[in-house]
Amino acid sequence: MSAAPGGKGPGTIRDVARTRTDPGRAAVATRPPRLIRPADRRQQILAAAARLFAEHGFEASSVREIAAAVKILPGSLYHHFATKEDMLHAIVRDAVQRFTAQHEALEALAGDAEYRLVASVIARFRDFVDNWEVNAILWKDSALFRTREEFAYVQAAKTRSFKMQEKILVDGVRARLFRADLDVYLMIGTIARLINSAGDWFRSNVFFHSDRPDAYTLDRTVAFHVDCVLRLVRAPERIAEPIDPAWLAITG
Amino acid sequence: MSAAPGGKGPGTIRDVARTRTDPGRAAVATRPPRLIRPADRRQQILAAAARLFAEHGFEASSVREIAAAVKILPGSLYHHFATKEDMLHAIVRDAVQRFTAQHEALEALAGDAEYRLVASVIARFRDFVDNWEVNAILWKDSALFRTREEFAYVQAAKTRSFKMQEKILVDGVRARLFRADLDVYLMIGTIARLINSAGDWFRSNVFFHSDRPDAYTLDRTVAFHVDCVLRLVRAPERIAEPIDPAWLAITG
DNA sequence: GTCTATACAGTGATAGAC
DNA sequence: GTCTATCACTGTATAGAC
Repeated sequence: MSAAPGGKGPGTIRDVARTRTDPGRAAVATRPPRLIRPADRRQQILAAAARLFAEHGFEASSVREIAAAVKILPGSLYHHFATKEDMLHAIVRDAVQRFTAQHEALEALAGDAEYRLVASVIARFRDFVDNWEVNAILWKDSALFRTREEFAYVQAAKTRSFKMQEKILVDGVRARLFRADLDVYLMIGTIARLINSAGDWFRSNVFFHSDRPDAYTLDRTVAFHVDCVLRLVRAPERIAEPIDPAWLAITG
Repeated sequence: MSAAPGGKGPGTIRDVARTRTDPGRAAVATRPPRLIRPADRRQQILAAAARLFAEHGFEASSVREIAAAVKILPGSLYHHFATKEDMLHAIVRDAVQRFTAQHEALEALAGDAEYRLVASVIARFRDFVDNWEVNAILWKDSALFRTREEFAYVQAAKTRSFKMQEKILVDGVRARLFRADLDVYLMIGTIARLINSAGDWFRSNVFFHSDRPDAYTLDRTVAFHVDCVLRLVRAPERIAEPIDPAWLAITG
């Protein structure tokens, strides 16, 4: 049986899944509150831009569309952002900060490799659903972030994520929780693609075909994918071991 | 042990993986051959368009770029195609025909559910790599094909693919080759996303991080993913069963 | 902070000469 | 079958009034 900590305190899956950043916190703290803060408008624009970028891609989205979405004229956008690309930077920087916070929470997590793997899968899936727009952008327009030097910090975050996953998988193999013949390199990518594409599917619940309108809840879908990942990595003799239900009950 | 047919004749994985369509065959057969057939120029344009659509998306690709790629002037493209969208239709119709041929070959395949599942995974992965451009388009611009009615035939092909996969998985569960608790609906999508995203990764061998420049051959990568899929679906007591190496030796 | 007005390059597509 | 020339429109971005 895979070992996990008590379930309370600062080292549980729950804490990782709840990891959030708090943008604009400093500004609010140092100034008296206003009825309409300027940051709101900016965030409103970013939200609209993120949605369009996620749905049509960055290149295919126009500033006219973004402006229309926030009921403003195109020219007025340039009071808030210098270029369209600056909007993309603002959007993905938020996400990169969130990823960093998640990584730190995961690395501080007590428990064995399997517990940490489950925690990372759940955190990743939930983040994808909670922040679908930016995750879809990073996922679908990944060529853009790979190619352009201005977005090197995105790749850096992905590398950190890779290293963390590598440590988890290697630890698991050493502890004989995971298969001895596990190809860690291929498996890290496979799990990442599995979770990302599943999160994307879950959000745009369309799938291949139109029939079968069943309601797959978030918890059920997360449990399914945790089960998938464990089947891929677990040592054969542990394949049928149940998963601690407490690990999955993190809907908050 | 999972049962498969002899290995020769018209019912092997090899035949499915080799499924191809032969566009322009009829035209060539009924006319005397020329030094430069008009179909060549058309195919040349389609190839360039497919590449650009795959790399930047349909919307973000311009007819000027396509024209430049085939060293022609933008206006001349409209002698071959009425609209940019017509080019996309020509590209995806080819792929849909190929999918249909693959489905028929798979449905005509002798052997049990596991053998057919392995065949479908291999065929799909290899098709994704062999015809990367159109598969990437269908994969990355999937929202376009889902939304627009003119592309309903693409969705129809995906539905046929879903039904076929459903039959394979249900057959496998009935035959007790696969897990009794298998969620067929979720698993079909999971396998499809796993293979598609893996094919995309394999082609643009970049991954998350820049280190580790190992050479993963096509055969090795296919074997890895076949193994993954079988781990996801197999009954627990069959999890460690070896895969017939002959099933994988289809590089032809 | 948003507006009006606009610059100017790029977009898909067309007409007719060669 | 390709070219030249051009259309109407949309693309990002800017300047200055309010």
